[in-house]
Amino acid sequence: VGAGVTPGAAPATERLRIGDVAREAGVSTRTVRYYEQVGLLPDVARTAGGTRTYGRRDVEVLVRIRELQTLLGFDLDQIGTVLAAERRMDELRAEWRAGSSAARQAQLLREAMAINQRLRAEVDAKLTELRRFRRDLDTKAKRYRTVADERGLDLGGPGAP
Amino acid sequence: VGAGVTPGAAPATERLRIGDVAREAGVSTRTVRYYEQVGLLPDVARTAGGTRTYGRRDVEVLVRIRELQTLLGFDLDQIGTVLAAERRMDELRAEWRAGSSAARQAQLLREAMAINQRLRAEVDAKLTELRRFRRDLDTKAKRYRTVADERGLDLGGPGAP
DNA sequence: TTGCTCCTCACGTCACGTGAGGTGGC
DNA sequence: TTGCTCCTCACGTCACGTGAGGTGGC
Repeated sequence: VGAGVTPGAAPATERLRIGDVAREAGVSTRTVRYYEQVGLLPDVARTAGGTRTYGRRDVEVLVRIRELQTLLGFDLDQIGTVLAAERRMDELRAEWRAGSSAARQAQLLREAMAINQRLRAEVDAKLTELRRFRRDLDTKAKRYRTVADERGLDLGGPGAP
Repeated sequence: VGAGVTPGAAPATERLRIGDVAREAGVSTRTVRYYEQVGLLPDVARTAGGTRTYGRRDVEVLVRIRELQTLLGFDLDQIGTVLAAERRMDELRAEWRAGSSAARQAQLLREAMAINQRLRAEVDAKLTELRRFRRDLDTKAKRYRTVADERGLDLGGPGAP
């Protein structure tokens, strides 16, 4: 039973525990459990003893959640929307041969593309803001050096007593 | 008494109420009061009736707090450190003629430059991450279009029934 | 059998949001 | 005098952090 699953190289059944996925994704185990609780990490499998087990895919989801949080400042609700669309895109790959209607597939694609475009817009806005912020920092740094020069202050270079 | 303050054009005594500074900085009045409570906005003046009054400088501080929060993800404690250093730089401008020692001035400058450098490093790291994130989004967008093409899906352009 | 990791409450924290009830200023 | 804004509690929320006390798996 289930002998012909993924004839690839790596073991498809590689199971990780919560400490492993947390470490690889750079979050706490508490965070992983919390994401499951609020629905961002659904269908987490368990061993007979109750220990949660995860796959490689879950690590990617965790990393993605963190990116959307720290890079774009989304809350977990907005992140859920993004993840849902991406999950549906994965399903679409399966449904392709399963034979869902072309109209349904086009619908899912439109949705994914809309979200993709929204994300790109947000990233571009963030990039613009960050570049301006960076320029302001440069200006300040230059001003500091000018002041030090004008007042003849010794800032103590690396190697001068 | 106090007749010769700032011989410039604009009224130096322009006083704003909490709703004004909040609106201009793009935050809530609750947020402004909270920042005062945790020490990010010290020495807020009051009218006889108890109404808080602010100056132009306070708006700038609020904007700066928001930048450090949303752009770099700092918590209010870290932001306090940054603001403190910048406040000391402002004082340095005053102390210049007040005659603080050169050693003291050099000390303040070093501190400000160190923080400036740290901020620049963080901004650069963020920029790198965001650019990679942006590339990933582009790759995905391209893949979506390819899939739509291969499967001959009609995504319904803007103006086609 | 001994550690280390896992489990479930459950209270704490940070950065505010959101009324509740009352006073102030153009 | 009428609105609108301001004030101070104070409880609620989001996204977790942090033990407390107990069980599981190499």
